[in-house]
Amino acid sequence: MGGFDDHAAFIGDWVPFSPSPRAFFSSLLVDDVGAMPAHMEHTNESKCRKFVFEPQEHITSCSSDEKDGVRAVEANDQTVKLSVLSDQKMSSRGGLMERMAARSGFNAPRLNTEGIRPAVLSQNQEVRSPYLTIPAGLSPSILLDSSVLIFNPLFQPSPTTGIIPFASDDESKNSRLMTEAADKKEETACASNNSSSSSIPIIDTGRVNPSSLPQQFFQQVEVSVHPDNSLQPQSIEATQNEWICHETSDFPMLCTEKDVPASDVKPEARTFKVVGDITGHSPSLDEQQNEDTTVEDGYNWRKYEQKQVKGSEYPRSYFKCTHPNCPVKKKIERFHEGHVMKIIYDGAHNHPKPLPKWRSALGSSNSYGDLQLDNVDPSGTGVNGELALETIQQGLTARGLEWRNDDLEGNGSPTLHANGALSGSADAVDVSSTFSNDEDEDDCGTHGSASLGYDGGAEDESESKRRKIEPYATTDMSGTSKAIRKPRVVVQTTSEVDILDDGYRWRKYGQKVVKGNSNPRSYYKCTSPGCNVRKHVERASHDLKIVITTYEGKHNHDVPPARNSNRAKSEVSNSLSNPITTNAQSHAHRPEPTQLQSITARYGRAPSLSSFGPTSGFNSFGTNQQGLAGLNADQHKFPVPVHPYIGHFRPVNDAGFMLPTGESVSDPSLNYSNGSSNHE
DNA sequence: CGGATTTGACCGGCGC
DNA sequence: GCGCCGGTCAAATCCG
Repeated sequence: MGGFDDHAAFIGDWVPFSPSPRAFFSSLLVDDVGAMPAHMEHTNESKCRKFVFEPQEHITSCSSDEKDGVRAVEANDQTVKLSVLSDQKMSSRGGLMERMAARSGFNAPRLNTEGIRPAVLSQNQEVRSPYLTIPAGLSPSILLDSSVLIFNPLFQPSPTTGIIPFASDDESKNSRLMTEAADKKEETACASNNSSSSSIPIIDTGRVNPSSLPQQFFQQVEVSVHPDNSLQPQSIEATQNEWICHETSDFPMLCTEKDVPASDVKPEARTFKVVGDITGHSPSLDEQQNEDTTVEDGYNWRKYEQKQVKGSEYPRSYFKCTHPNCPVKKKIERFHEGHVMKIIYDGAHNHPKPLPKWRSALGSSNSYGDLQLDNVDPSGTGVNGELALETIQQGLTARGLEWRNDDLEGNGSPTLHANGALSGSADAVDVSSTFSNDEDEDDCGTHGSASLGYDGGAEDESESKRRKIEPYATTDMSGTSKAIRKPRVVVQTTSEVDILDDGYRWRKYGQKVVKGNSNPRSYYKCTSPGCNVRKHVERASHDLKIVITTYEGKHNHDVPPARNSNRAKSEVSNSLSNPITTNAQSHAHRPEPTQLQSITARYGRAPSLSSFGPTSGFNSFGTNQQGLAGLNADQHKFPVPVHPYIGHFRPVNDAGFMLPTGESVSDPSLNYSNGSSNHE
């Protein structure tokens, strides 16, 4: 390791915290990783980086240059002090409607209710206009002339429970859209359906003449109810496909119809959205999760996904109808500080609604937190002149969308109701204490199960597929049956940029926030044809300076020539000429820590080496194998400080990669690649 | 305009 | 059986 320190000293000057694992990785990935030293560890602490060979191999490289190391750390600290969630927070605010509109794919003109919004509300940025979106076919006039009214008081959930009681009066035959809060701790209020404070949000469609509704009426219904207070403005905006209703304090409901060319209407798109806010209570993540699972609409759903989506600090849950071959799905999303819950139904049930569930739920403790459309006149004839939203959907039935429950419910009451309980129940999922068997945990080198031995096969298969396709690969591991993973090389390094240039070109194909780490994980594939090596990169949750890169697979090709040679050269030159200055410049060019974090977080592009200009390389330096072993003149690489560790093994991979042996890392010929930029 | 990225949605294994 | 969750797909979007 002596050589290592020498190199490290060099690295310290200009690449204080991110020696490129390029050659190192390449060697690992291209060659038999098993040839790697099983364990190498440095005692220097200031600039240690770990190369973790999942599971048991754990390599830590450190710079011997404490001074530089400190500098590096200091520099990094600026980056470290990031507000991980700041961007998400910010993104979750403002323009909610716009975002939703954008997401919904329409630009419906909206009534500006700001002017009529009570001052108190105006001051509350958190308060957004609730809206009701009803599919095409229902004209504003119909709504206005009908009893499709959302009275403010009725939309007001209980101030204490946030519950909007469900009045299941079959007599009224009114379709109702209800939202109930789901604070199970305050169930007593749940039973209250007549309390003025716990009102029922109702969409009374009783006066709508179904005959006036176009066949393609229900493509989308999206209703949001804001619980904050009864003064919550609401109005409706209608489009060819949907209506958005905004309730205002002055008008029961204002509706506008989106001007959408009929040609734009896609009858196939059958989405029924119900957005109902439940309560002003901001549910915890646990609550949401629990809540999502408690949503009840009469059908049986299987939750198959829960994901954080852009613009929302709350996860969106995806459900599929459990009925065989039923294509219906629904999404439950909470946003705006959890004050609003949106339920989006997509598709048409091709089966009768299971009888008991929603019924029982309705009358039971499950009653709270319901979002419901009730008492629909399934006949569509509008008994009592009422038109339930459900009925409206009958127009879609002919096209395969069935929202009819008449066959199921004698009185045709059913419908859409979702227990959007904001339950703070004890059933809440503990999201903080549970870790999956995610490799990231292994990444830490604390444990592991797979050897580095290369299986050499199936790397083109996803892990899940491998588990499925290669059952034989499943072995008993510590008593538990666990599939053998594709060999992985986990590299933990310190860098301000997420992507470490390892000489290969990568294409990002996914990004996701995984449990236990608020920092998103980015997934990359090697862009070389036929090469199925993948890697994922993420920042350590406990230390934002740390970038954890996990490689999986084996390259079947050489390191591609680097691109952007001219610029890279220039950058290299600059960087080398005055590392410190460059460093400073780098910061000048770099996004602010928060920016960086924001960028690396879900919503922005990951900072790229190239995007950082001249300083790019300093965070992520790489040495392409050829550069190390034979140099590629086309590649512009820094006279890179090859990670000392690299010099300790000289694996020659199948693809012909040669890893550095004893050559000096400071050899100018060891170019620093400014990065493939593919993934950057 | 083509390639890269973003990001919502889906798949399927795993654990309870 | 169900929910969780990592991984992946792919359409939309971005960007050079």
